Amino acid sequence: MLNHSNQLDLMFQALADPARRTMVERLCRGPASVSELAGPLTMSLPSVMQHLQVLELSGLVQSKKIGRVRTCTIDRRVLSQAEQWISDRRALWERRLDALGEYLENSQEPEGSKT
Amino acid sequence: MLNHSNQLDLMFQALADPARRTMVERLCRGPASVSELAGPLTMSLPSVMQHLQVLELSGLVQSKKIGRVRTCTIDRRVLSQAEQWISDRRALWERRLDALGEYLENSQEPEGSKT
DNA sequence: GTGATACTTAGGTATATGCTTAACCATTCG
DNA sequence: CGAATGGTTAAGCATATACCTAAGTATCAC
Repeated sequence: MLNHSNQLDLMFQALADPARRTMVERLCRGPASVSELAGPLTMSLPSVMQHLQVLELSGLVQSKKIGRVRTCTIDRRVLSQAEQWISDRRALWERRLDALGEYLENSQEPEGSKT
Repeated sequence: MLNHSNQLDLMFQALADPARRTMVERLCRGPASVSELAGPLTMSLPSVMQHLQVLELSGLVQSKKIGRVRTCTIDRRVLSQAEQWISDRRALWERRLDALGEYLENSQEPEGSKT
């Protein structure tokens, strides 16, 4: 991947890491500071910061610094986009697969749907 | 990421690349050969093969070689897992956000939910 | 069997990612 | 003010990813 063209790229990339998913799961239960996010993770604070940046770049997470403390929250709208993309595709190929009747299992002719 | 622990990692990782999403979108419209998948992509065939391997490792795509032609299909069950993960989290924080009433906008106390 | 087709493997390079430690900055407490 | 707390920046390293070209293998069509 040379550059991340769109938000879908950034979001799926963000969700592809277990540490970041742990952070997301934590944030689903309410806002948290950077230290709180770092708590369950076995890595240094700077690493957590980097993951946080990835999450923020993807739009999944927002944060705001008040005094010494940076409080992070999640933005459900962005995740909905990912859900929507998946949902769209799934609907599409479920219809298709239904029509084909488990193509790989039974057949060798790619034109099966046309008959 | 040192190793991809679980399937969720592999799947989100697989979906994080635009070329691979293009391949997935194509496969949603029915089975395709490697060459057909490569068609719309501006890259060499070996690169397409690598992307295909990533997709297969994630479980999203299956393929079967018949004669000279490898025919690829998609497995909706795996994508459903991703959808489920997102759906679960979204539901969770939507309830939460609703209760908090846009935390960041109005408040500075992380214990807001306890009052 | 010769050549074309469809993929596959090998090898190599460039960039991205994930992590670390050390040092730094800003806010709060005494 | 000076120390503690919470976060941030900088620099560097190891591995992973994404891409390529060149050369190979296995059908299939003569």
